[in-house]
Amino acid sequence: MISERQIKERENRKEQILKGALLVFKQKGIEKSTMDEIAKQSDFGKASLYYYFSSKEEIFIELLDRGWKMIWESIEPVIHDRDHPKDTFISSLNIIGGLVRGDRVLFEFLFTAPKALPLSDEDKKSDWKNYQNKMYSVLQSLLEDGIEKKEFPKMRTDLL
Amino acid sequence: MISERQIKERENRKEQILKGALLVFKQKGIEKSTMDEIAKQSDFGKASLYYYFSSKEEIFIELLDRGWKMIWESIEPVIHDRDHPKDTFISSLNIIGGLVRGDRVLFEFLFTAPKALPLSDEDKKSDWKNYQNKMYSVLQSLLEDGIEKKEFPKMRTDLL
DNA sequence: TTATTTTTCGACTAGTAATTCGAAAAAAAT
DNA sequence: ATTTTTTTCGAATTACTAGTCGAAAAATAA
Repeated sequence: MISERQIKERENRKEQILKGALLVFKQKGIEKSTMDEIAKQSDFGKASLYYYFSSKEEIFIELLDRGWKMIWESIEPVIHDRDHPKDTFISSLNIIGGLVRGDRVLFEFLFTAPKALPLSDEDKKSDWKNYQNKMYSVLQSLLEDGIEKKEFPKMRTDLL
Repeated sequence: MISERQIKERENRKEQILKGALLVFKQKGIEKSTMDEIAKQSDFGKASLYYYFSSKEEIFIELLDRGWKMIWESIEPVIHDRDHPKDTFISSLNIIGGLVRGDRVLFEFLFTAPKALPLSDEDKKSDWKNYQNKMYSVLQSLLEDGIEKKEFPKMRTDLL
């Protein structure tokens, strides 16, 4: 029997850990983001982290998932306007820019971690990759449409 | 007594190691770029790597130095034309784009490694940082000149 | 050929960090 | 109040990896 409230508290504790992890990342950089540090920062014993996450990797993946999902969901409503590719493209970038300004650390993590982390194969299909890919391919096709319609100068679109 | 040829061979072996390191980076990501892997990939015993480089960091710094130097030298000849900031800016980007297309892995490394690696203080003044800074500041001043001369719309130039 | 120098590398060391264990405190259920 | 379940965590274990050591193979010089 697990009450509704218990579930919510568990979720809170997970978030507390995630927040701590991000804080460590900010202070020490990804290389020095050890479980010991994260534990200290989030006020748990190290072993307790493993009660909520099965591995260090899982912590980082969870951060990536939530972050990229958030990005995607905030450009999603704007991005379907195919009539004015340039405007759509620009406003997408503006939205993202706004988010970035709101929480630089998180975004540095979102853009850094995937390259720095040794991504085990299992997460090739993980949520965050999907959102990331969706975003990139939509942006690219906007560019292509925009060129088609002469709203952009001709250029290569595959360098994103 | 060391012959000219011997020096050249030594240089070749260094390059072989560097190439191996880059290959490992490509296959395993920076986190899993261990000396063991690099040794295997470049066909040396691990200990031999230390005959040519004094540490793992030195290997990566050498890659960064060579890479950024190469970038700088290829935009250098074009970049001094201050009369047409926009054209100069664009052609610089095109040159870089060409290089990137030529060796994506190298460039992913050049742009990723500095953030992912725990760079010891000694290399704060190392070659690659200089080249990188020169490049960024020239590009930025081109942007600013371009705006001055109304060749670009007014925008923030500090987001590079 | 013999001596010297250069190059190679497997095995070891040492340090760090991830993960597990086992017990116990705290909370909830009966 | 007692039992059961959930949560906590310090200490021990395991895993990994940078860097070292010493000997030996290979190349070069004498």
